[in-house]
Amino acid sequence: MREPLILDVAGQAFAAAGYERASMDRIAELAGVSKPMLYAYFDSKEGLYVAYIERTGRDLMERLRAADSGAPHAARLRALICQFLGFVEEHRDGWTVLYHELNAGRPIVSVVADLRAQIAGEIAGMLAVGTPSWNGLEPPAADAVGHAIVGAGESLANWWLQHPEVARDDVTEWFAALAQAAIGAAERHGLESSART
Amino acid sequence: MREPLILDVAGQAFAAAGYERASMDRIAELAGVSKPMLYAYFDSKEGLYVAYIERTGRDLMERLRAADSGAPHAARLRALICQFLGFVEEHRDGWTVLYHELNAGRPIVSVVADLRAQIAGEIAGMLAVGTPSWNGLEPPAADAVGHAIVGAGESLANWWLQHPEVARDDVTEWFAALAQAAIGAAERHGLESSART
Amino acid sequence: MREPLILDVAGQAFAAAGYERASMDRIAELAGVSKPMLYAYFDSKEGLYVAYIERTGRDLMERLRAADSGAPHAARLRALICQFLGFVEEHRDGWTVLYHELNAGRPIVSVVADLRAQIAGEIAGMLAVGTPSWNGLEPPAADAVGHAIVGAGESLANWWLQHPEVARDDVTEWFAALAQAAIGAAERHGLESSART
Amino acid sequence: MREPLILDVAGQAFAAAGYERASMDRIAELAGVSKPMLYAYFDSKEGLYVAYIERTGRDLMERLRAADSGAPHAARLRALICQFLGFVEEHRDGWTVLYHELNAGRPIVSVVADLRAQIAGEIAGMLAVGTPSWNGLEPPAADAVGHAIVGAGESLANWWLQHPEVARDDVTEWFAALAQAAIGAAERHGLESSART
DNA sequence: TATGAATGAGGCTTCATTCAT
DNA sequence: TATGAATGAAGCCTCATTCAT
Repeated sequence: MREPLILDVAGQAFAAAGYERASMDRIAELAGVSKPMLYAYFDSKEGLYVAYIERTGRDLMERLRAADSGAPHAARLRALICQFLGFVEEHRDGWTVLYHELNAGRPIVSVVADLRAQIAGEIAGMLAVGTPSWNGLEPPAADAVGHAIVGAGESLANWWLQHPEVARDDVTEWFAALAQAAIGAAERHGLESSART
Repeated sequence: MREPLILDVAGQAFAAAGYERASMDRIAELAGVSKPMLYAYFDSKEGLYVAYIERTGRDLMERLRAADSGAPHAARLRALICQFLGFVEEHRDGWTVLYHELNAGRPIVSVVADLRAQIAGEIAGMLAVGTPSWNGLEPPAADAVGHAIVGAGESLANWWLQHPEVARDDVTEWFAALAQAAIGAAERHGLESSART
Repeated sequence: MREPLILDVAGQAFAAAGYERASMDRIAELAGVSKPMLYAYFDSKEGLYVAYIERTGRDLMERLRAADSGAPHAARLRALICQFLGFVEEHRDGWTVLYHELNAGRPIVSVVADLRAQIAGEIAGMLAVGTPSWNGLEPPAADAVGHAIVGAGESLANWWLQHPEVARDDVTEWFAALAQAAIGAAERHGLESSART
Repeated sequence: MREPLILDVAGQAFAAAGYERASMDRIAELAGVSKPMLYAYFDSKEGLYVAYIERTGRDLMERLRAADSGAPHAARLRALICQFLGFVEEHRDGWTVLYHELNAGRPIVSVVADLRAQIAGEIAGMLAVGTPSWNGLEPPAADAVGHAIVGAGESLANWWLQHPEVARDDVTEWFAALAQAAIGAAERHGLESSART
């Protein structure tokens, strides 16, 4: 139907102006649809936003899951990062909106509120595969490191969006090295921390 | 006079609801002031917001500068992180608003628009003090790593805000270790990258 | 649609209270329309005002043009004056608003800013038809006399509005005689002035 | 005291922006007085306006009265017009405000509401002195002609304000000739009108 | 189904006016 | 007396949302 088209246009609007400043009038106009149609399909502005966030989140997850099959340690990490960056590159609007929703502090889409934590956990878990002593870290520390790494990745992605001349592979490399080093440091610290306690 | 009070209240509103949803009516009410006072002091909603951002930014910078005096390598890094976390802890609203302004992509306060990049640069520079071969990194990589580290710090700070039971010193430790490790990794990668080229 | 109705009501408001004191709230209420409709149709208060002035000006011009066809000298002058007075009588509000816009010195409708001068010129030109030696007048004098006559006509019209018992034909007569006499006097003076120079 | 100064400044503001748009804040600032002083002296914005109009009207009347002493027919008419134009020239602000107040239709200063009619009557009467058969005109006609002449004078004065290169004596001449001719025409018409009736 | 037309509610801003000193 | 500081009331405008066709 026209749903995907509307969602695309809505994404442009949300990415360009933010949720509050994006206007239903403009979205309807850009989508070539009448406003009542928007409401027929999505119930409300929030409904439209939620639908967009959910579709975008689904796209991201699918992509990550697809890269998660193979197993060879560090290569898998690189694949994940590469897929993430690929998503960011191909869905600039989607990434922009998703990023702001995840970091706004005032989640509009309650369902996706803890998506970030989940991703942090997953990523942390993924990384842990290749680092045997990960479990030595106490839970809060692991959680914290996961969030830090996710934050670093988001920030790096945003930086990359403004430096298109840099190759995706380079960014992938950098981030992989960074993440691995962070893990290592966290482990060492975690052990020390345990030792101290 | 009442300016600081008004700014405090405005900070609460901006932090809780975001710039767009915060209403001058409500801010005036919460501050126990009439709306015209808001305009007498700050000219406009944007003026109020800018004033708040500026005051908050000043507070943060002062704090960081105060910690920047001592010299012994790693200790200085820890001091900076500790001050940053202290600021976040004591100015939750301020940090929230500042963080969103810096990361929203649609800066309202144009003056602060590149503040984040500046901080990224400074922090990268600071970290470089204790890591002699930093200069081996090519500019874009250094820039990217700076942003990644800042993003990690922001993310970690936000995580910490929701885990008050964790001691500030612990978070400081973790982040310091993480940052140092990231620097190290970046250097190694930078050298490889140079070698490859 | 409802545009003409809204314009009528707006005209009443502008005529009764002046541009500044007329409120969009009240106009909407009197027109039986919601405020957003006003803005949908006319964009802004100024837009509404401009639309009203333009419609009114168009009405006046059409009426004058319609009377401008016939040729027999003095009769044509009378016809014009008569049409002008007819317009004033039938569009009291319109005339009131137009008059103030033309004479307020701070024109809101920039397009109509020099309309009065234009009318002054036209009327002077029209009157000149029956008075062969008009060209003896030097430009500034002609201009001045044109303005004076227009002012006399406006003033007379306003006086008439408050004396409805006087027949339109009488006022037409008076003003025609007055105008013709003024022209004659201007010519004589113009000649003298030339002579003197 | 400071009253005259305040009135001067208020006059500038009223002339430049009109009654509604002139702000007490600005008037106080320009006058170098605090706002409460304005209210102490004049009670309200309207009070200030009324005071200014009254002072200005008084100035005009005094000037006209001073020129009204001598008697030699047409010369006296010229003297009056000359004084009027002198007033307009020397009190541009005052004249501007007075003119708008007299012609706004919504008199703010009720006392001065009929001042114009009074002037119209006076002028008509003055002109009648040198024109014996004036009384042949029926009252409404005389009234009308008076208003028309006053309107012509006002309009001419405003025109002159924008053409400072024209000498006051010339404008005086023109207007005197015009007025006299108008009187003559009115008489002839009045007689005919009577004859017809 | 699809939409042109309409609106309730609320936002930002400004002004004449007055306390309290 | 003179004023800095304060405000009630109102204005313009816009938006998400819904009738009525």
